[in-house]
Amino acid sequence: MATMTAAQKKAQAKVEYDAFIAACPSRKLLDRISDKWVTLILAALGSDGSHRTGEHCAGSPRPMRYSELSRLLAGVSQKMLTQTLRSLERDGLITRTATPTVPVTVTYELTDLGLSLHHLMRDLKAWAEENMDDVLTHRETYDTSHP
Amino acid sequence: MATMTAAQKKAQAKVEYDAFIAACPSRKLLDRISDKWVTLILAALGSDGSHRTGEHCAGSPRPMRYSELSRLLAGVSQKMLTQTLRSLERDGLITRTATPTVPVTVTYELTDLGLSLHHLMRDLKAWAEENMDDVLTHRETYDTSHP
DNA sequence: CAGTATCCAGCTAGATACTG
DNA sequence: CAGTATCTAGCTGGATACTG
Repeated sequence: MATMTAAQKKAQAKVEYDAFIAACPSRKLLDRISDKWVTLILAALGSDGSHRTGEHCAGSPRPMRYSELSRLLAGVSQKMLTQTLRSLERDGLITRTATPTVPVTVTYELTDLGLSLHHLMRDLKAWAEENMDDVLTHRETYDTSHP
Repeated sequence: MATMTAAQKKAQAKVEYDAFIAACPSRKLLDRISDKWVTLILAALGSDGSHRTGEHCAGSPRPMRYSELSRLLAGVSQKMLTQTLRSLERDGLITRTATPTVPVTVTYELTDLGLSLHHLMRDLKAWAEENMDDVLTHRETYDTSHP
């Protein structure tokens, strides 16, 4: 058969894609996922509502509603939230489920693929929070010593 | 003494910063590090020249020259490379060393702080490369089923 | 070699208004 | 509730030219 299984394709990927090369599609993918809202949405999905106490609940990601996300990601515009959710859905990282209640209920949930990226994003978000002071200190030092 | 040690500050950070909050400085930091060139530069520093075979050499990051970086990160403009390197230096993630040879030799090297982020970035780049095919397949499916 | 400086096209993302 | 649609200010980043 000419068709390859997903597993076979994936096995090839490791040697074929290199994000250091400008023309490589993985470079575009890296650019996509290197995005503030992607990071925050993926970090949010999979946490429970009280994210401060839910640092280690990544094992069972909970679906979240549109409005929940928009509340949790303070400051996100409707446009960016919807846009980012669409692109994540298109890329197979999350699923969108619309329940025909009145009014309609829409939930977003991580796929397995999304979950694998979720872990990286959570680490990234945690890194930013944990090292904020260090970075701030370095900036002060740099700024005072550079006329 | 009124001054806090860096360790004390860091201990506080865990509870004080939350990137889900728009006004939190860690949100800005997350936005900074969620950048294509930051990801690629940090992924590059710490690898050896033949990055394809150097997947597990993160233990001893090797300094790299400006020209090396610009060659490795195919397609980066001088402006973006310099700009990104400056911001990484300012944030204390890399150090810049100018050796007064003729012509001048400049090397960039990860700091300990930078190294900790390097590991995350390497994983992110690897994720993009490994799951490229999966994502591509999902996109095709999505596009054909969405008129 | 390793930058700096300048210009500008184009994309991003926020604000705003409207809807099934 | 969960979007869609439109407009636009302004920031990003690429191209280009010049330098210690």
